[in-house]
Amino acid sequence: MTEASTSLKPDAFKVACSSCNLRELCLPVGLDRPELDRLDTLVSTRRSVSRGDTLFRSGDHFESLYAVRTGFFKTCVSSEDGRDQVTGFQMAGELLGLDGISTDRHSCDAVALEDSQVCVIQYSQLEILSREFTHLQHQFHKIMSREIVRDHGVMLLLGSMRAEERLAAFLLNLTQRLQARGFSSSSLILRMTREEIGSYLGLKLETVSRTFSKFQEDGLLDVKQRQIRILNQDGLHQLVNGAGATC
Amino acid sequence: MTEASTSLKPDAFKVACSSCNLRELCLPVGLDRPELDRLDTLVSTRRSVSRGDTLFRSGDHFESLYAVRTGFFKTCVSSEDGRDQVTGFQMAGELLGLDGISTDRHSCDAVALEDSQVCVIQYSQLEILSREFTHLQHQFHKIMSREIVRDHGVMLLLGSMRAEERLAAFLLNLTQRLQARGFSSSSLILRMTREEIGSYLGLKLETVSRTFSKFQEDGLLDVKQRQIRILNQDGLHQLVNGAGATC
DNA sequence: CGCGAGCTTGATGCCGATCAATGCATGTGG
DNA sequence: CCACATGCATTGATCGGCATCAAGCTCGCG
Repeated sequence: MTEASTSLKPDAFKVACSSCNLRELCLPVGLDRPELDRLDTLVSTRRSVSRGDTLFRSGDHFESLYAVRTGFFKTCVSSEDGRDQVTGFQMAGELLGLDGISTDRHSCDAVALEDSQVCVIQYSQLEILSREFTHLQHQFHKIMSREIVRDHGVMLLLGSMRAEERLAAFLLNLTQRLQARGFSSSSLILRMTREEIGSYLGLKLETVSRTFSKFQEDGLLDVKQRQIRILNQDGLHQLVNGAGATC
Repeated sequence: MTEASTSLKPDAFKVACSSCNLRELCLPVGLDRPELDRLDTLVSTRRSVSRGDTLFRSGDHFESLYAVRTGFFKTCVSSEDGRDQVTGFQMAGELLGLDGISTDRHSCDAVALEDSQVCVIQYSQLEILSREFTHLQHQFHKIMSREIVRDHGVMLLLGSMRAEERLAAFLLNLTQRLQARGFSSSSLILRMTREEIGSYLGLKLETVSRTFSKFQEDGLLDVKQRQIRILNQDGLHQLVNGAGATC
């Protein structure tokens, strides 16, 4: 009932890392031909997740990692008393589920923000294969380490930035990742609500909305609901970094 | 000059994971005898770091991980405009340096808060050995995953808790980790300043100080500078979790 | 067309930042 | 041994940014 519309059965058709156009962003970075062929045996199924459905939930048994193939996700943790916090947004080529390794259970929820597809990576198989291929082992470690570094950046944001700085940093991070995937660096459509942005940034949705409006007044952005056009990228950068540096 | 009192040369004497009393908390968890013996060849040197000195700094070339053997560390990241943020406090048995794997350079500073010793773990060797021993490989992955989960917890704290809740959560986390190392769960000496606590919790030092005073008034703590005695642990727990749960 | 989810905008209040002064412990040199 | 400096902690007064409460507004959809 709770996962009524989630496709729990893997999709029938096969996919191959070796022919995937995300392979330069995803787990296979740096692998050579024979390694790629072996990886194909590991990443053999996809799973579709409809908008609003969960890929996994906190407490679920951990078995697989998931590479986003198409679509967009959020991950969120929640405390016992019901508070919850969006910990990240994931787009194509990014990995979901690393939190589960530590206790064999997931510690956060992963929710699709639009109809999405993920590649299912059996963790036990990944362990085996990464003992065989040093490149794969190293790449996997790098991905985990990168997640740690990213988290530290978010802590910096949450611990020491003001509302405008947080939103500017968020937008710049999003556009940078979109650009790496071949999208425009100046125009984007937000897949998440103001409330989800607020949760990620440690702000209330009203503050997010007001800050968008302020950016528009200041000529930094053009905001039409979830359609954002960046008019002055340098201006955003200065908000994040140059807050007091120009003195 | 900047690291005048740091011992850059590894200490001469050898150490062995197999005979270390931290082995149930550290990297060797779950390894059997022969595996432990091999690990001893990998973790062969210690390094001493005096109070106030850095073990590594942001930008340093990454080569090794460090397991805290004795002492206490903080890690902090800083942004271009000079803002900085304490991202964690590490005590005996905990690993430092995981951030460096992602780019081959460290992305944070690790500073000793008291005279400390660390075991030096050559990362390249760890990769080799963890291809051979599945337990070691798995344990290492668990440690990285645990760091990610911990970071998500800090994000929840920074994003959605109020000052009293943050400090209560911080104290409970500290005592829990100290207890796992055989120390009292009700009495502790803080190794860090109010300012460092504040940075970690996203608060100013005055707020940290005031909140300590408030806890004392409320009979939750006995505070004498850095000496803390917890008088009502349940009370602290209720602050963190039960904020609104009793309605 | 009307409903509802999500977004915007305004008015008000509070929590924690900021500014400032004092207190307390440790250490150093006269 | 005391005078003084220094680093850290405490406490008070005031201020400001963001939360909160409360209306409307927009847009997609049955």
